Amino acid sequence: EIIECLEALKSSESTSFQQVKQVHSRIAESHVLCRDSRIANLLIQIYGSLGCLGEVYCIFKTLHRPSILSWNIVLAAYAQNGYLEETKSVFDRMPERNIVSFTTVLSAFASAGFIDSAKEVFETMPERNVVSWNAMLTAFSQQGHLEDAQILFEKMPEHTAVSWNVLINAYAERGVLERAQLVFENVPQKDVYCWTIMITANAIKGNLDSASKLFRDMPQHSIVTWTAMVQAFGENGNIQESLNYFSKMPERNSFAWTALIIAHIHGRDLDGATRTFRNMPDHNIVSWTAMIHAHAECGSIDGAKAVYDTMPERNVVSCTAMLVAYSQAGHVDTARRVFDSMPLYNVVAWNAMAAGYAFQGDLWTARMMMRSCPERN
RNA sequence: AUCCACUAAAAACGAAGAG
Repeated sequence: EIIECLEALKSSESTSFQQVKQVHSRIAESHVLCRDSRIANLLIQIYGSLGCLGEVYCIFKTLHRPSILSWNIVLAAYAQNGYLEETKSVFDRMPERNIVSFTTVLSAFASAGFIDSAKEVFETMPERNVVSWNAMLTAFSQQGHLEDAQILFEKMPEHTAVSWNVLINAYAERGVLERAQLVFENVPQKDVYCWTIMITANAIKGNLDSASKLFRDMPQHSIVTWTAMVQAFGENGNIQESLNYFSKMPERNSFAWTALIIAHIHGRDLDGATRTFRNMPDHNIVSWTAMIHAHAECGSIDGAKAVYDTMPERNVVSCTAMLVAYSQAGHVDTARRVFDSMPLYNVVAWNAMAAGYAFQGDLWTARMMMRSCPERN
């Protein structure tokens, strides 16, 4: 019963920390945790996917002689949350490693942008399977190394649906639609991912007719496919069609609702965006931030501020949205106050603040901001 | 060998389009 409950939490994408914590404490009371490694593994994995690495560590350290499976789950928890140093140190401390451990580290290097290290792991790992090849393929594709990706793809001993999808997506993301299309036509067994990638590829280029045709031709739709259509028409300002797809969705999640909010923003429909926001069953930080943007885009700086003050939590993105709202309304000093109050910075935040000064003609301060930014892209 | 690793959808800056 406990395992079923945990499996459900794991597969749901709207699992909250509170829910997990609740189940966790129930389990802790019954003392099964230290005896059943499957339960511990599941808990670690769920906490990992929520980014709660403190809990991950706490549970892991209670295990006596953790299996390689448990080690791998912890490794993935750090890797998938972007903690490269911790990933490396867990990897070094592992009593034994298998192909999954190596592939996890490979992906960690790749997402941190260290393509050479990723390549080194790939070349030196004791054995490789199709997942490791796919991970390496993804690494090249994320860095935009399309030639390397293509060569690797041709060298692979076998292809899975993922291999084809990664390659298509690599071309699609770089705007090489013709190549993407060409590869797409050669895919032996197209899965939902594959079709959805092509829909998005066409939508980016504004080929909404092709996107619609793909949608009609594909055998199955997932919630992601539907959301891609909502987004495709929304991005191009067609609220009607966007709404049309949204209304026909068999189920909706926060991604779909937020995509619809954004559609209204592109159509300059603040009331529509607000209505959509009110109708959604739950709000998260992304939908709240979208509403800051909605008010800002429609010229309602007070509305943006009201949203900003009301939202239950904020992050770099939402603070930056508020900052930009002020700076576009001509209130650079207020924007600066938001900037100074931010708990965390990234390149976008620095860039946005610099741009705010630049647009006002204050190039001196803009340059100062750029110089102070610890990171460039 | 179905508890671990690889692929698709939503928020902020920039990338010609804050005249």
